[in-house]
Amino acid sequence: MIQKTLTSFDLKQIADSGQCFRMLPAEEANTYTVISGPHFLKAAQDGQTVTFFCEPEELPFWERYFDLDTDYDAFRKAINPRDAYLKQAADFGQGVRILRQDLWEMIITFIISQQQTIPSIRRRVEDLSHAYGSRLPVPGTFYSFPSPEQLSAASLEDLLAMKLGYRAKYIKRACEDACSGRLDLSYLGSLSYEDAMDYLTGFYGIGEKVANCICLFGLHHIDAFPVDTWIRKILMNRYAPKSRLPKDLPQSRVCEALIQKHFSRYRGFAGVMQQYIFYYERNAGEDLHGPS
DNA sequence: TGGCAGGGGCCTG
DNA sequence: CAGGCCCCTGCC
Repeated sequence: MIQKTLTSFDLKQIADSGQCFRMLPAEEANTYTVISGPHFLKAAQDGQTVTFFCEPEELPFWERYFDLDTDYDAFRKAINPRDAYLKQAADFGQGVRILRQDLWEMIITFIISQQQTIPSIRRRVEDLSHAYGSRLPVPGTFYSFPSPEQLSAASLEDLLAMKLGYRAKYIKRACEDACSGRLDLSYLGSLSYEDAMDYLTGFYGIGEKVANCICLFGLHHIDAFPVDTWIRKILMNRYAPKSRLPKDLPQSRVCEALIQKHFSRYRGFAGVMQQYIFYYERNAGEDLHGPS
């Protein structure tokens, strides 16, 4: 067990931030279990004191996972003071970090995520881990996320039976591609953000949004800015100057323009801002919202 | 209770 | 660009 004093770090906020789906509350208060690939951690937080229940040799892995070397205060200080909404969102979620998660796990998880709710994504990921992952040698019943080889044991019918719907065929193909080497994870890991986007969107079932999530949470390209239905609504409601909107401009073009206008100043770390907004919108009570 | 809308979208025509 | 898609959940 190792204790550290951390700022801009909140286990609960991270668990509720919608970027990781295998970080769950433990029985003990203020305690969470986290599984990433084959790694397992139990961690507790009391104010700025965070306790890592793991062997010392595992600590570097989790320090990297939680991105502890990055200065999130600096990101928040870079926020445009005239952007009251973003400032409020960042203050609200100042314990959120962009995790360095397992690349393969992120690919499958965000393929699963399309047209699903967050609780539902959790269940699907957990079901896959129990069915095809490895039991972890820790107290309790925990399973690693299945490797490409392990997940390849699932037939299309198996995946359909696990309520993956039309995503089953995408997952099947991703397993085949990863095992054949056509989807080369270490090569993907060597690419720039732009090249990684091109590479990822070339695979079946991976579009721009999913690729951005993989870049942000699996490759730590923190410039990635995933635009989902929530972010799209926020952009339209909070950032679109309604008077100047051409009526027939496609919504995707409007979003592009709004991102360019309001978030290009955060080039290099715009994804952190996206995450503050996403967390705020999903977790702040109505009384904390600004004027609508 | 049943029907409908929508969910951290993507592929096909 | 429009339509369809698997299945679940929340809402009326």
